[in-house]
Amino acid sequence: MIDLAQLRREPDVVKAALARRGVERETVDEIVALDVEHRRLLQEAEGLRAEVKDLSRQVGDARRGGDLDLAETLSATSRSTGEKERSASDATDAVAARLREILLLIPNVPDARVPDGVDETGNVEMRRWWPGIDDGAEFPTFADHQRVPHWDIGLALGILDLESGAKIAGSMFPLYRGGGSRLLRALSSFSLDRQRDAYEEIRPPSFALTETMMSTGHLPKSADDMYAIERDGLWAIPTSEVPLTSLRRGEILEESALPLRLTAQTQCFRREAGSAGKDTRGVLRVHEFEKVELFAYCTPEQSEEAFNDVLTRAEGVLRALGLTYRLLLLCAGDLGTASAYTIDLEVFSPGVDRWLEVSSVSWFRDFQARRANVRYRRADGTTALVNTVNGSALGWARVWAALLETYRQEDGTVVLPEVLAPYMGGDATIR
RNA sequence: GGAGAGGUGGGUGAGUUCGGUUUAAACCACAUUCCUGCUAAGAAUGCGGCCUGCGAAAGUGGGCCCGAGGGUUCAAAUCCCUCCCUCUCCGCCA
Repeated sequence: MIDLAQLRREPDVVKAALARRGVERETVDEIVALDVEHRRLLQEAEGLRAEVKDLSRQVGDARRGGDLDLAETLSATSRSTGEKERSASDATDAVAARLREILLLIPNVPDARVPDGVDETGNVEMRRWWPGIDDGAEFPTFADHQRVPHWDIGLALGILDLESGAKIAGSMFPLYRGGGSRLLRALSSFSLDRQRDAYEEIRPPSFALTETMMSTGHLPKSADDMYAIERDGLWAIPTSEVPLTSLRRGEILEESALPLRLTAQTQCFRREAGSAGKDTRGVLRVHEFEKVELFAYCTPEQSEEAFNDVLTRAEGVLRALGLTYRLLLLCAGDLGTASAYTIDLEVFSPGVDRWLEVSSVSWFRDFQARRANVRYRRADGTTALVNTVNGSALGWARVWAALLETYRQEDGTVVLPEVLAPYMGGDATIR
């Protein structure tokens, strides 16, 4: 949720910033008007409410004093004032509801560093990394045996069984076998262990209440992108960002506890509505995948450092795995609803010959904290909303694909980096 | 899933029988100050959150919050309804 106080202070600045994200100025004007109207009605209702409270007190005094006639007169006055109060309150609530309805659909104000653009074509590539780059190596030229798409490798080695996955749950629900399954398990453990020095490991629920989904900004806007279990009022989480953001929902944290860094590996569920048939071969786009997330609650002052730490760690995993990747600075039009600033990490997949998004590192400023009501107490005793930051390290399905292709040998086997061996029972070769 | 007990401010905990003299007592913890003086004790004061009015600010006025949401009433922590959570026992179960 955007900051209404800021909107009152500098409406033109907010309007201009939101216009870059496609929010019409008239919509913002309506918010301002509703806000003014809401506060006017609120004052009226509260004034009447105060009158009723005062009269009720007098009724009590009169009755104790034995003056029943006076008590009855005061009661009658209070009753009619109460009726006025009720209608004023109803009007106030109606405006508040309308205001909230609009506000929940307004995206975050983009940071000044975010480039203009209406969709992914407006994103800006920041830099690329590949093994040996620090020693002057050129961008890798992948050999023919690496130019085989992962779905062919997976089939040949018997480690990816899309047919069985489809039989069980439908298309885009992959099923991994043997070394393929072992590799996925290894990746999560490998990444989680790397974060132990600064991030607490969490195992959250895979489902969340509507209220929880509201906090991150996934609802009400993206309901169609998520799986719902209507009977129980639950949603399948699309990322562990959802449960982690609500872990301290409604709490006031001590400033000394910040930044509070968390990491979690969860299943992630996405309906991918509207993207059927688009880039869906193999595991390029799936309904269920595993992902390790890095997350931090922090003060505004700490947010830049917290963001950079997440980005550095996400990059660190890709580097440790020896994969080629690039950083994209998302433009205003491609930014997620809740984000003010996002950098995507894309791994290069030699077999598919494409860059695949495997992480999205985002700074939400206080947008999610306002929805989730997560605050902290400053040294001077006042409270303020925290900032939230998160990023994947990493989304495994696509990393899995890039690993198979990058490390495929001429004989068809896959020899993975030695760092994974301890997590795969001592043997990092898939044959 | 069934039965019972319970959810009050940072913590403990009173108030709920019979709605109004409590706009939530008391204690603990915490903060500041004072006294004393040394690894302790005592005293005073303060002690939440959210929304909102006035004010340049310091400040000051109003409203809301006793698990959540409704209802009754001039008036609800207190009465009624629905739901959630915790604990105990039973049932079921990886």
